[in-house]
Amino acid sequence: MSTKKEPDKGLKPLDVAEGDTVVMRFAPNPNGPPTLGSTRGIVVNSEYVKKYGGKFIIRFDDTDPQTKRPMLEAYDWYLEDCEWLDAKPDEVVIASDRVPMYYDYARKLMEMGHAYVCFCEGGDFKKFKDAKEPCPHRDQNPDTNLEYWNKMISGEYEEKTAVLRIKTDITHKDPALRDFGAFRIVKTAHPRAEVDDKYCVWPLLDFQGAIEDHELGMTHIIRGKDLMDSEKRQTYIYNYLGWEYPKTTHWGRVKMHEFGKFSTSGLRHAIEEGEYSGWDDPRLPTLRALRRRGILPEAIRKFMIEMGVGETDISLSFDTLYAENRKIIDPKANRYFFVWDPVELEITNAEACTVTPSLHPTEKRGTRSIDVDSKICICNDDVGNLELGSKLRLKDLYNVEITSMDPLQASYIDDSMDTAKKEKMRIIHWAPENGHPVKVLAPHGEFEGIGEKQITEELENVVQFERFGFCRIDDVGKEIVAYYTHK
RNA sequence: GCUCCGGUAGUGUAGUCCGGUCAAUCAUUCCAGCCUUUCGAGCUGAAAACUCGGGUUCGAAUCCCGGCCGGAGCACCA
Repeated sequence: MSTKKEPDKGLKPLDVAEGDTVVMRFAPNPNGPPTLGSTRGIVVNSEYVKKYGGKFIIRFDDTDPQTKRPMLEAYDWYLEDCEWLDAKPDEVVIASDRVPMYYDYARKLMEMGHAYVCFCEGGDFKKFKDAKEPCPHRDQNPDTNLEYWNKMISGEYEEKTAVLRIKTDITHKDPALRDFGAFRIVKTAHPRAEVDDKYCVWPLLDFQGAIEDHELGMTHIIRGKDLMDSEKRQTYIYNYLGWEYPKTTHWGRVKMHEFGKFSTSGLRHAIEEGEYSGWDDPRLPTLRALRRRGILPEAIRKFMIEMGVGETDISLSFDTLYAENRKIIDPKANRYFFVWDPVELEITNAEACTVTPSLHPTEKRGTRSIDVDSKICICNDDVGNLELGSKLRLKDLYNVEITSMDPLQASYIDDSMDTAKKEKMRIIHWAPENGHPVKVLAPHGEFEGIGEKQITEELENVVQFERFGFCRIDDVGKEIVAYYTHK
Protein backbone atom coordinates (compact mmCIF):
# COMPACT_ATOMS: atom_id res chain seq x y z
CA MET A 1 0.00 0.00 0.00
CA SER A 2 1.49 3.29 -1.01
CA THR A 3 1.34 6.06 1.55
CA LYS A 4 3.30 8.46 -0.60
CA LYS A 5 0.38 10.74 -1.29
CA GLU A 6 -2.24 10.95 1.37
CA PRO A 7 -5.72 10.68 -0.05
CA ASP A 8 -7.71 11.83 2.96
CA LYS A 9 -7.20 14.97 4.88
CA GLY A 10 -7.87 14.65 8.55
CA LEU A 11 -7.97 11.10 9.73
CA LYS A 12 -5.05 8.95 8.78
CA PRO A 13 -5.66 5.52 7.43
CA LEU A 14 -6.04 2.83 10.03
CA ASP A 15 -4.01 -0.33 10.00
CA VAL A 16 -6.71 -2.51 8.49
CA ALA A 17 -6.14 -5.45 6.20
CA GLU A 18 -7.67 -5.13 2.76
CA GLY A 19 -11.36 -5.97 2.88
CA ASP A 20 -11.57 -6.23 6.65
CA THR A 21 -13.96 -4.21 8.76
CA VAL A 22 -13.39 -2.70 12.15
CA VAL A 23 -15.00 -2.79 15.56
CA MET A 24 -14.42 0.29 17.63
CA ARG A 25 -15.90 1.78 20.72
CA PHE A 26 -16.44 4.85 22.74
CA ALA A 27 -16.36 4.03 26.44
CA PRO A 28 -17.45 6.87 28.72
CA ASN A 29 -18.27 6.83 32.37
CA PRO A 30 -21.73 8.40 32.41
CA ASN A 31 -21.03 10.53 35.45
CA GLY A 32 -22.07 13.69 33.64
CA PRO A 33 -23.19 14.82 30.20
CA PRO A 34 -20.98 14.59 27.13
CA THR A 35 -18.77 17.59 26.58
CA LEU A 36 -16.68 18.77 23.71
CA GLY A 37 -13.99 16.55 25.18
CA SER A 38 -16.08 13.39 24.87
CA THR A 39 -16.93 14.37 21.35
CA ARG A 40 -13.50 13.53 20.09
CA GLY A 41 -13.97 9.93 21.13
CA ILE A 42 -17.43 9.77 19.61
CA VAL A 43 -16.59 11.42 16.33
CA VAL A 44 -13.21 9.92 15.60
CA ASN A 45 -14.16 6.35 16.47
CA SER A 46 -17.45 6.51 14.64
CA GLU A 47 -15.84 8.14 11.63
CA TYR A 48 -13.38 5.29 11.25
CA VAL A 49 -16.23 2.81 11.42
CA LYS A 50 -18.07 4.74 8.72
CA LYS A 51 -14.94 4.71 6.63
CA TYR A 52 -14.01 1.06 6.92
CA GLY A 53 -17.37 -0.45 7.71
CA GLY A 54 -17.95 -2.50 10.83
CA LYS A 55 -19.40 -1.80 14.21
CA PHE A 56 -19.42 1.19 16.51
CA ILE A 57 -20.13 0.36 20.12
CA ILE A 58 -20.83 2.64 23.02
CA ARG A 59 -19.90 1.04 26.28
CA PHE A 60 -20.75 2.64 29.57
CA ASP A 61 -17.85 1.98 31.90
CA ASP A 62 -19.93 2.55 35.01
CA THR A 63 -18.20 0.27 37.46
CA ASP A 64 -17.51 2.85 40.11
CA PRO A 65 -20.64 3.44 42.20
CA GLN A 66 -18.73 5.65 44.58
CA THR A 67 -15.95 7.98 43.50
CA LYS A 68 -17.10 8.63 39.97
CA ARG A 69 -20.66 7.69 40.57
CA PRO A 70 -22.71 7.45 37.38
CA MET A 71 -25.56 9.85 36.81
CA LEU A 72 -28.74 8.11 35.74
CA GLU A 73 -29.84 10.71 33.19
CA ALA A 74 -26.44 10.72 31.56
CA TYR A 75 -26.84 7.31 29.94
CA ASP A 76 -29.58 8.68 27.71
CA TRP A 77 -27.77 11.95 27.21
CA TYR A 78 -24.86 10.11 25.70
CA LEU A 79 -27.11 8.16 23.38
CA GLU A 80 -28.96 11.30 22.34
CA ASP A 81 -25.80 13.21 21.71
CA CYS A 82 -24.23 10.36 19.75
CA GLU A 83 -27.25 10.23 17.53
CA TRP A 84 -27.26 13.98 17.14
CA LEU A 85 -23.61 13.78 16.08
CA ASP A 86 -24.55 11.24 13.46
CA ALA A 87 -22.76 8.55 15.40
CA LYS A 88 -25.57 6.29 16.42
CA PRO A 89 -23.98 3.24 17.99
CA ASP A 90 -24.65 -0.22 16.55
CA GLU A 91 -24.53 -1.66 20.01
CA VAL A 92 -24.89 -0.36 23.53
CA VAL A 93 -23.17 -2.14 26.39
CA ILE A 94 -23.45 -1.33 30.06
CA ALA A 95 -20.60 -2.66 32.15
CA SER A 96 -22.58 -2.78 35.36
CA ASP A 97 -24.79 -5.41 33.71
CA ARG A 98 -21.84 -7.66 33.10
CA VAL A 99 -20.25 -8.11 36.49
CA PRO A 100 -20.76 -11.90 36.58
CA MET A 101 -18.66 -12.20 33.46
CA TYR A 102 -15.86 -10.22 35.08
CA TYR A 103 -16.08 -12.51 38.09
CA ASP A 104 -15.73 -15.57 35.86
CA TYR A 105 -12.53 -14.30 34.37
CA ALA A 106 -11.25 -13.32 37.79
CA ARG A 107 -11.70 -16.91 38.96
CA LYS A 108 -10.09 -18.24 35.88
CA LEU A 109 -7.03 -16.10 36.40
CA MET A 110 -6.81 -17.17 40.02
CA GLU A 111 -7.02 -20.79 39.01
CA MET A 112 -4.21 -20.21 36.58
CA GLY A 113 -2.16 -18.60 39.33
CA HIS A 114 -2.15 -15.15 37.74
CA ALA A 115 -4.20 -13.31 40.32
CA TYR A 116 -4.29 -13.15 44.09
CA VAL A 117 -6.34 -11.64 46.88
CA CYS A 118 -4.19 -9.10 48.64
CA PHE A 119 -4.88 -7.92 52.16
CA CYS A 120 -2.11 -5.37 52.35
CA GLU A 121 -3.05 -1.90 53.37
CA GLY A 122 -2.53 0.52 50.49
CA GLY A 123 0.61 2.05 51.91
CA ASP A 124 2.15 -1.28 52.75
CA PHE A 125 1.65 -2.61 49.31
CA LYS A 126 3.24 0.46 47.86
CA LYS A 127 6.32 -0.16 49.98
CA PHE A 128 6.65 -3.69 48.66
CA LYS A 129 6.02 -2.54 45.16
CA ASP A 130 8.54 0.27 45.30
CA ALA A 131 11.09 -2.16 46.67
CA LYS A 132 10.26 -4.58 43.85
CA GLU A 133 9.34 -7.17 46.43
CA PRO A 134 6.33 -9.47 46.45
CA CYS A 135 3.82 -8.83 49.19
CA PRO A 136 3.05 -11.70 51.61
CA HIS A 137 -0.10 -12.62 49.72
CA ARG A 138 1.39 -12.94 46.28
CA ASP A 139 2.28 -16.60 46.66
CA GLN A 140 -0.99 -17.88 48.07
CA ASN A 141 -2.10 -20.94 46.18
CA PRO A 142 -5.10 -20.77 43.85
CA ASP A 143 -7.45 -22.57 46.22
CA THR A 144 -6.68 -20.14 48.99
CA ASN A 145 -7.22 -17.22 46.68
CA LEU A 146 -10.54 -18.61 45.51
CA GLU A 147 -11.63 -19.09 49.07
CA TYR A 148 -10.76 -15.50 49.95
CA TRP A 149 -12.40 -14.34 46.75
CA ASN A 150 -15.65 -16.05 47.65
CA LYS A 151 -15.61 -14.29 50.98
CA MET A 152 -14.91 -11.04 49.23
CA ILE A 153 -17.87 -11.23 46.91
CA SER A 154 -20.17 -12.47 49.60
CA GLY A 155 -19.47 -9.32 51.55
CA GLU A 156 -17.48 -10.72 54.43
CA TYR A 157 -14.75 -8.16 54.16
CA GLU A 158 -14.97 -4.46 54.70
CA GLU A 159 -14.07 -1.89 52.08
CA LYS A 160 -10.36 -1.41 51.60
CA THR A 161 -9.41 -4.56 53.45
CA ALA A 162 -8.96 -6.77 50.40
CA VAL A 163 -8.28 -6.35 46.72
CA LEU A 164 -7.72 -8.75 43.85
CA ARG A 165 -4.45 -8.15 42.03
CA ILE A 166 -3.16 -9.34 38.73
CA LYS A 167 0.39 -10.67 38.85
CA THR A 168 2.65 -8.98 36.36
CA ASP A 169 6.33 -8.66 37.06
CA ILE A 170 6.98 -7.29 40.52
CA THR A 171 10.50 -6.35 39.47
CA HIS A 172 9.47 -4.48 36.33
CA LYS A 173 11.49 -1.31 35.91
CA ASP A 174 8.34 0.73 35.47
CA PRO A 175 6.57 0.88 38.83
CA ALA A 176 3.28 1.52 37.08
CA LEU A 177 3.27 -1.99 35.74
CA ARG A 178 3.86 -3.95 38.92
CA ASP A 179 0.94 -6.10 40.12
CA PHE A 180 -2.03 -3.87 39.52
CA GLY A 181 -5.41 -3.97 41.23
CA ALA A 182 -8.29 -5.61 39.38
CA PHE A 183 -11.18 -5.61 41.85
CA ARG A 184 -11.95 -3.76 45.03
CA ILE A 185 -14.74 -3.74 47.57
CA VAL A 186 -17.34 -0.99 47.33
CA LYS A 187 -20.33 -1.20 49.61
CA THR A 188 -22.22 1.68 48.09
CA ALA A 189 -25.19 0.64 45.99
CA HIS A 190 -25.05 1.33 42.27
CA PRO A 191 -27.40 4.10 41.08
CA ARG A 192 -29.00 1.87 38.45
CA ALA A 193 -32.06 0.15 39.92
CA GLU A 194 -31.30 -3.01 37.92
CA VAL A 195 -28.04 -3.37 39.78
CA ASP A 196 -28.49 -1.57 43.06
CA ASP A 197 -26.70 -3.49 45.84
CA LYS A 198 -26.23 -6.74 43.93
CA TYR A 199 -22.45 -6.52 44.08
CA CYS A 200 -19.98 -5.30 46.61
CA VAL A 201 -16.92 -6.15 44.56
CA TRP A 202 -16.34 -4.07 41.47
CA PRO A 203 -13.71 -4.37 38.74
CA LEU A 204 -11.29 -1.56 38.06
CA LEU A 205 -10.79 -0.02 34.66
CA ASP A 206 -7.77 -2.01 33.54
CA PHE A 207 -9.50 -5.29 34.21
CA GLN A 208 -12.99 -4.42 33.12
CA GLY A 209 -11.81 -2.69 29.97
CA ALA A 210 -9.46 -5.50 29.07
CA ILE A 211 -12.14 -8.14 29.31
CA GLU A 212 -14.71 -6.08 27.45
CA ASP A 213 -12.47 -5.08 24.60
CA HIS A 214 -11.83 -8.73 23.94
CA GLU A 215 -15.39 -9.90 24.50
CA LEU A 216 -16.76 -7.26 22.17
CA GLY A 217 -14.23 -8.11 19.51
CA MET A 218 -12.56 -4.73 19.35
CA THR A 219 -10.12 -4.47 16.50
CA HIS A 220 -8.87 -0.95 17.18
CA ILE A 221 -8.85 1.30 20.18
CA ILE A 222 -8.30 5.03 20.05
CA ARG A 223 -8.12 6.80 23.37
CA GLY A 224 -6.21 9.30 25.44
CA LYS A 225 -2.53 8.79 25.97
CA ASP A 226 -3.04 8.82 29.70
CA LEU A 227 -4.15 5.23 29.11
CA MET A 228 -0.89 4.12 27.53
CA ASP A 229 0.22 2.31 30.65
CA SER A 230 -3.18 0.76 30.80
CA GLU A 231 -2.42 -1.05 27.62
CA LYS A 232 0.79 -2.42 29.03
CA ARG A 233 -0.98 -3.66 32.14
CA GLN A 234 -3.83 -5.16 30.19
CA THR A 235 -1.41 -6.96 27.94
CA TYR A 236 -0.57 -9.22 30.86
CA ILE A 237 -4.19 -10.30 31.04
CA TYR A 238 -4.31 -10.83 27.31
CA ASN A 239 -1.20 -12.95 27.37
CA TYR A 240 -2.48 -15.06 30.24
CA LEU A 241 -5.70 -15.74 28.40
CA GLY A 242 -4.07 -16.17 25.04
CA TRP A 243 -5.80 -13.20 23.47
CA GLU A 244 -4.54 -10.72 20.95
CA TYR A 245 -4.53 -7.08 21.96
CA PRO A 246 -6.41 -4.68 19.66
CA LYS A 247 -4.38 -2.13 17.72
CA THR A 248 -4.16 1.11 19.63
CA THR A 249 -3.75 4.79 18.87
CA HIS A 250 -3.60 7.61 21.38
CA TRP A 251 -4.30 11.27 21.51
CA GLY A 252 -3.07 13.96 23.86
CA ARG A 253 -4.93 16.13 26.30
CA VAL A 254 -7.39 18.66 24.97
CA LYS A 255 -8.07 21.99 26.55
CA MET A 256 -10.29 24.76 25.33
CA HIS A 257 -8.65 28.16 25.36
CA GLU A 258 -11.73 29.95 26.50
CA PHE A 259 -12.60 27.40 29.10
CA GLY A 260 -9.60 25.49 30.31
CA LYS A 261 -9.92 21.92 31.41
CA PHE A 262 -13.39 20.62 31.86
CA SER A 263 -13.76 18.24 34.71
CA THR A 264 -17.21 16.80 35.01
CA SER A 265 -17.15 16.90 38.76
CA GLY A 266 -16.01 20.50 38.71
CA LEU A 267 -18.85 21.49 36.43
CA ARG A 268 -21.37 19.64 38.52
CA HIS A 269 -20.22 21.46 41.58
CA ALA A 270 -20.45 24.84 39.86
CA ILE A 271 -23.98 24.05 38.70
CA GLU A 272 -25.05 22.99 42.17
CA GLU A 273 -23.64 26.23 43.53
CA GLY A 274 -25.82 28.12 41.06
CA GLU A 275 -22.88 29.47 39.11
CA TYR A 276 -24.44 28.03 35.97
CA SER A 277 -28.12 27.58 35.20
CA GLY A 278 -27.73 23.89 34.30
CA TRP A 279 -25.88 21.48 32.07
CA ASP A 280 -27.06 23.40 29.02
CA ASP A 281 -26.02 26.82 30.25
CA PRO A 282 -24.72 28.60 27.14
CA ARG A 283 -21.41 29.24 28.82
CA LEU A 284 -20.63 25.54 29.17
CA PRO A 285 -18.79 23.31 26.72
CA THR A 286 -21.31 20.50 27.00
CA LEU A 287 -22.88 19.20 23.84
CA ARG A 288 -26.31 20.02 25.19
CA ALA A 289 -25.29 23.64 25.55
CA LEU A 290 -23.68 23.82 22.13
CA ARG A 291 -26.72 22.25 20.53
CA ARG A 292 -29.00 24.73 22.21
CA ARG A 293 -26.87 27.53 20.90
CA GLY A 294 -27.19 26.32 17.35
CA ILE A 295 -23.78 24.79 16.80
CA LEU A 296 -24.41 22.14 14.18
CA PRO A 297 -23.22 18.55 14.50
CA GLU A 298 -21.63 18.74 11.05
CA ALA A 299 -19.45 21.59 12.24
CA ILE A 300 -18.38 19.66 15.31
CA ARG A 301 -17.60 16.55 13.30
CA LYS A 302 -15.57 18.47 10.79
CA PHE A 303 -13.73 20.28 13.53
CA MET A 304 -12.83 17.02 15.26
CA ILE A 305 -11.90 15.17 12.12
CA GLU A 306 -9.64 17.89 10.81
CA MET A 307 -7.95 17.96 14.16
CA GLY A 308 -7.06 14.33 13.60
CA VAL A 309 -5.39 12.12 16.16
CA GLY A 310 -2.08 13.27 17.56
CA GLU A 311 -0.26 12.60 20.77
CA THR A 312 0.53 16.24 21.30
CA ASP A 313 -1.40 17.98 24.04
CA ILE A 314 -3.45 20.70 22.48
CA SER A 315 -5.25 23.82 23.43
CA LEU A 316 -8.05 24.71 21.08
CA SER A 317 -9.95 27.86 20.46
CA PHE A 318 -13.69 27.97 19.99
CA ASP A 319 -13.06 30.38 17.11
CA THR A 320 -12.11 27.52 14.86
CA LEU A 321 -15.29 25.67 15.68
CA TYR A 322 -17.31 28.84 15.19
CA ALA A 323 -15.72 29.47 11.81
CA GLU A 324 -16.68 25.98 10.74
CA ASN A 325 -20.21 26.47 11.96
CA ARG A 326 -20.54 29.89 10.39
CA LYS A 327 -19.77 28.51 6.96
CA ILE A 328 -22.70 26.14 7.26
CA ILE A 329 -25.09 28.51 8.96
CA ASP A 330 -24.51 31.73 7.09
CA PRO A 331 -26.39 30.77 3.92
CA LYS A 332 -29.24 29.25 5.92
CA ALA A 333 -29.87 31.83 8.61
CA ASN A 334 -32.53 34.44 7.98
CA ARG A 335 -31.68 37.99 8.93
CA TYR A 336 -33.59 40.04 11.47
CA PHE A 337 -33.20 43.21 13.44
CA PHE A 338 -32.65 42.96 17.15
CA VAL A 339 -31.95 46.13 19.09
CA TRP A 340 -30.19 45.58 22.37
CA ASP A 341 -30.13 48.25 25.03
CA PRO A 342 -32.81 50.11 23.04
CA VAL A 343 -33.40 53.85 22.96
CA GLU A 344 -36.52 55.37 21.48
CA LEU A 345 -36.16 57.56 18.45
CA GLU A 346 -39.11 59.59 17.22
CA ILE A 347 -39.21 60.55 13.57
CA THR A 348 -41.24 63.70 13.85
CA ASN A 349 -42.50 63.98 10.30
CA ALA A 350 -42.73 60.36 9.26
CA GLU A 351 -45.78 58.62 7.94
CA ALA A 352 -46.58 55.10 9.00
CA CYS A 353 -45.41 52.55 6.47
CA THR A 354 -44.51 48.91 5.95
CA VAL A 355 -41.07 47.82 4.79
CA THR A 356 -40.09 44.45 3.43
CA PRO A 357 -36.37 43.75 3.76
CA SER A 358 -35.14 40.45 2.39
CA LEU A 359 -34.65 37.53 4.66
CA HIS A 360 -31.15 36.96 3.33
CA PRO A 361 -28.72 39.26 1.53
CA THR A 362 -27.73 36.81 -1.19
CA GLU A 363 -30.02 33.81 -1.08
CA LYS A 364 -33.38 34.58 -2.65
CA ARG A 365 -35.66 33.48 0.08
CA GLY A 366 -38.29 36.19 0.11
CA THR A 367 -38.86 39.02 2.48
CA ARG A 368 -40.00 39.83 5.95
CA SER A 369 -42.41 42.60 6.72
CA ILE A 370 -42.21 45.30 9.36
CA ASP A 371 -44.86 47.91 10.16
CA VAL A 372 -43.35 51.21 11.17
CA ASP A 373 -44.99 54.26 12.61
CA SER A 374 -43.28 57.36 13.89
CA LYS A 375 -41.41 55.75 16.73
CA ILE A 376 -38.62 53.20 16.46
CA CYS A 377 -35.82 51.89 18.66
CA ILE A 378 -32.12 51.98 18.03
CA CYS A 379 -29.16 50.67 20.01
CA ASN A 380 -27.77 52.85 22.70
CA ASP A 381 -24.33 52.05 21.29
CA ASP A 382 -25.33 53.85 18.12
CA VAL A 383 -26.75 56.80 19.98
CA GLY A 384 -23.32 57.39 21.40
CA ASN A 385 -22.08 58.27 17.94
CA LEU A 386 -24.77 60.83 17.28
CA GLU A 387 -25.02 64.57 17.66
CA LEU A 388 -27.42 67.21 16.58
CA GLY A 389 -27.51 67.27 12.79
CA SER A 390 -26.14 63.76 12.29
CA LYS A 391 -27.55 62.05 9.27
CA LEU A 392 -28.34 58.37 9.43
CA ARG A 393 -29.50 55.61 7.16
CA LEU A 394 -31.95 53.36 8.90
CA LYS A 395 -31.26 50.12 7.12
CA ASP A 396 -33.96 49.12 4.65
CA LEU A 397 -36.11 52.05 5.80
CA TYR A 398 -35.13 55.65 5.06
CA ASN A 399 -32.72 58.46 5.83
CA VAL A 400 -33.11 60.78 8.79
CA GLU A 401 -31.40 63.74 10.41
CA ILE A 402 -31.15 64.11 14.15
CA THR A 403 -33.06 67.13 15.32
CA SER A 404 -32.96 66.62 19.06
CA MET A 405 -30.80 64.57 21.36
CA ASP A 406 -33.01 64.64 24.45
CA PRO A 407 -35.59 63.42 23.77
CA LEU A 408 -34.05 61.72 20.78
CA GLN A 409 -35.81 62.93 17.67
CA ALA A 410 -35.09 63.02 13.99
CA SER A 411 -36.70 64.24 10.85
CA TYR A 412 -37.27 62.26 7.69
CA ILE A 413 -35.06 63.21 4.75
CA ASP A 414 -35.89 60.74 1.98
CA ASP A 415 -35.89 57.06 1.04
CA SER A 416 -33.08 57.19 -1.42
CA MET A 417 -30.13 54.89 -0.94
CA ASP A 418 -28.20 57.14 -3.29
CA THR A 419 -28.50 60.04 -0.89
CA ALA A 420 -27.24 57.85 1.91
CA LYS A 421 -24.25 56.78 -0.14
CA LYS A 422 -23.49 60.25 -1.38
CA GLU A 423 -23.49 61.65 2.12
CA LYS A 424 -21.69 58.59 3.48
CA MET A 425 -24.31 58.15 6.15
CA ARG A 426 -23.80 55.59 8.83
CA ILE A 427 -26.16 52.69 8.31
CA ILE A 428 -27.71 51.28 11.44
CA HIS A 429 -30.41 48.78 12.14
CA TRP A 430 -33.50 49.45 14.21
CA ALA A 431 -36.66 47.85 15.49
CA PRO A 432 -40.26 49.02 15.57
CA GLU A 433 -41.25 50.35 18.92
CA ASN A 434 -44.12 47.87 19.09
CA GLY A 435 -41.84 44.93 18.31
CA HIS A 436 -41.37 41.82 20.39
CA PRO A 437 -39.21 41.69 23.53
CA VAL A 438 -36.09 39.60 23.04
CA LYS A 439 -33.60 38.20 25.49
CA VAL A 440 -30.32 36.74 24.29
CA LEU A 441 -28.32 34.39 26.49
CA ALA A 442 -24.69 34.42 25.46
CA PRO A 443 -21.46 33.07 26.91
CA HIS A 444 -20.40 36.65 27.48
CA GLY A 445 -23.61 37.83 29.11
CA GLU A 446 -27.31 38.51 28.70
CA PHE A 447 -28.79 41.03 26.32
CA GLU A 448 -32.31 42.38 26.51
CA GLY A 449 -33.99 44.39 23.85
CA ILE A 450 -36.55 44.45 21.15
CA GLY A 451 -36.82 42.68 17.84
CA GLU A 452 -39.01 42.21 14.83
CA LYS A 453 -42.27 40.38 15.49
CA GLN A 454 -41.56 37.94 12.74
CA ILE A 455 -38.74 36.37 14.74
CA THR A 456 -41.48 34.41 16.48
CA GLU A 457 -41.80 32.33 13.31
CA GLU A 458 -38.24 31.08 13.67
CA LEU A 459 -38.59 28.85 16.71
CA GLU A 460 -35.62 26.48 16.95
CA ASN A 461 -33.95 27.98 13.90
CA VAL A 462 -30.68 29.78 13.80
CA VAL A 463 -31.07 33.34 12.59
CA GLN A 464 -28.70 36.23 12.31
CA PHE A 465 -29.43 39.36 14.27
CA GLU A 466 -27.75 41.89 12.05
CA ARG A 467 -24.74 43.60 13.51
CA PHE A 468 -25.04 41.34 16.54
CA GLY A 469 -24.44 37.72 15.66
CA PHE A 470 -26.07 34.38 15.02
CA CYS A 471 -28.57 33.07 17.54
CA ARG A 472 -30.78 30.07 17.91
CA ILE A 473 -34.36 30.96 18.78
CA ASP A 474 -35.10 28.87 21.83
CA ASP A 475 -38.49 30.15 22.91
CA VAL A 476 -41.08 32.50 21.46
CA GLY A 477 -43.46 33.15 24.29
CA LYS A 478 -44.23 36.58 25.65
CA GLU A 479 -40.56 37.17 25.35
CA ILE A 480 -38.37 35.70 22.64
CA VAL A 481 -35.46 33.82 24.17
CA ALA A 482 -32.45 33.34 21.94
CA TYR A 483 -29.21 31.49 22.60
CA TYR A 484 -26.17 33.17 21.14
CA THR A 485 -24.36 31.01 18.62
CA HIS A 486 -21.37 33.13 17.70
CA LYS A 487 -20.53 36.24 15.76
C1' G B 1 12.00 8.98 43.29
C1' C B 2 10.99 5.52 39.11
C1' U B 3 8.69 5.00 34.21
C1' C B 4 6.32 6.42 29.65
C1' C B 5 4.82 9.93 25.81
C1' G B 6 5.22 14.43 23.16
C1' G B 7 7.59 19.46 21.31
C1' U B 8 6.31 22.40 13.07
C1' A B 9 3.58 30.02 12.46
C1' G B 10 -1.00 33.01 17.88
C1' U B 11 -4.02 28.29 17.51
C1' G B 12 -4.76 23.52 15.21
C1' U B 13 -2.69 20.57 11.38
C1' A B 14 0.43 18.20 6.77
C1' G B 15 5.28 16.40 6.18
C1' U B 16 8.83 12.66 10.41
C1' C B 17 8.15 5.56 9.88
C1' C B 18 11.18 4.78 4.13
C1' G B 19 16.73 11.68 5.10
C1' G B 20 17.20 15.29 -0.64
C1' U B 21 11.56 17.26 -4.71
C1' C B 22 10.31 21.35 2.47
C1' A B 23 13.41 28.60 1.08
C1' A B 24 7.84 23.57 4.77
C1' U B 25 0.92 22.22 3.56
C1' C B 26 -3.96 23.53 4.80
C1' A B 27 -7.42 25.81 8.10
C1' U B 28 -8.29 29.35 11.65
C1' U B 29 -6.64 33.93 13.84
C1' C B 30 -4.51 38.80 13.06
C1' C B 31 -3.41 43.11 9.71
C1' A B 32 -4.27 45.90 5.03
C1' G B 33 -7.29 46.75 0.75
C1' C B 34 -11.77 45.70 -2.28
C1' C B 35 -16.88 44.68 -2.12
C1' U B 36 -21.45 44.93 0.58
C1' U B 37 -28.17 49.08 2.66
C1' U B 38 -24.90 44.17 8.86
C1' C B 39 -19.52 45.45 12.61
C1' G B 40 -21.88 38.98 8.82
C1' A B 41 -20.55 36.77 4.19
C1' G B 42 -17.40 37.11 -0.14
C1' C B 43 -12.69 38.60 -2.75
C1' U B 44 -7.33 40.11 -2.86
C1' G B 45 -2.85 40.67 -0.43
C1' A B 46 0.34 40.29 3.80
C1' A B 47 2.49 38.65 8.46
C1' A B 48 3.79 34.23 10.93
C1' A B 49 7.00 27.94 12.42
C1' C B 50 10.66 23.06 12.12
C1' U B 51 12.45 23.43 21.17
C1' C B 52 17.99 23.81 21.94
C1' G B 53 23.00 21.67 21.57
C1' G B 54 25.98 18.01 19.64
C1' G B 55 26.58 13.72 16.30
C1' U B 56 25.85 10.58 11.63
C1' U B 57 25.60 12.15 6.37
C1' C B 58 27.44 15.03 0.29
C1' G B 59 22.63 16.43 2.48
C1' A B 60 18.38 16.27 8.62
C1' A B 61 11.97 19.07 10.37
C1' U B 62 12.92 13.90 9.20
C1' C B 63 18.06 9.25 11.98
C1' C B 64 21.19 9.00 16.97
C1' C B 65 22.68 11.12 21.86
C1' G B 66 22.04 14.86 25.58
C1' G B 67 19.61 19.27 27.62
C1' C B 68 15.23 22.23 28.12
C1' C B 69 9.95 22.55 28.13
C1' G B 70 5.08 20.25 28.33
C1' G B 71 1.80 16.07 29.53
C1' A B 72 0.87 11.34 31.76
C1' G B 73 1.34 6.79 34.88
C1' C B 74 3.18 4.52 39.56
C1' A B 75 -5.00 4.82 43.04
C1' C B 76 -9.11 -0.03 46.34
C1' C B 77 -10.94 6.91 39.57
C1' A B 78 -12.43 6.35 34.59
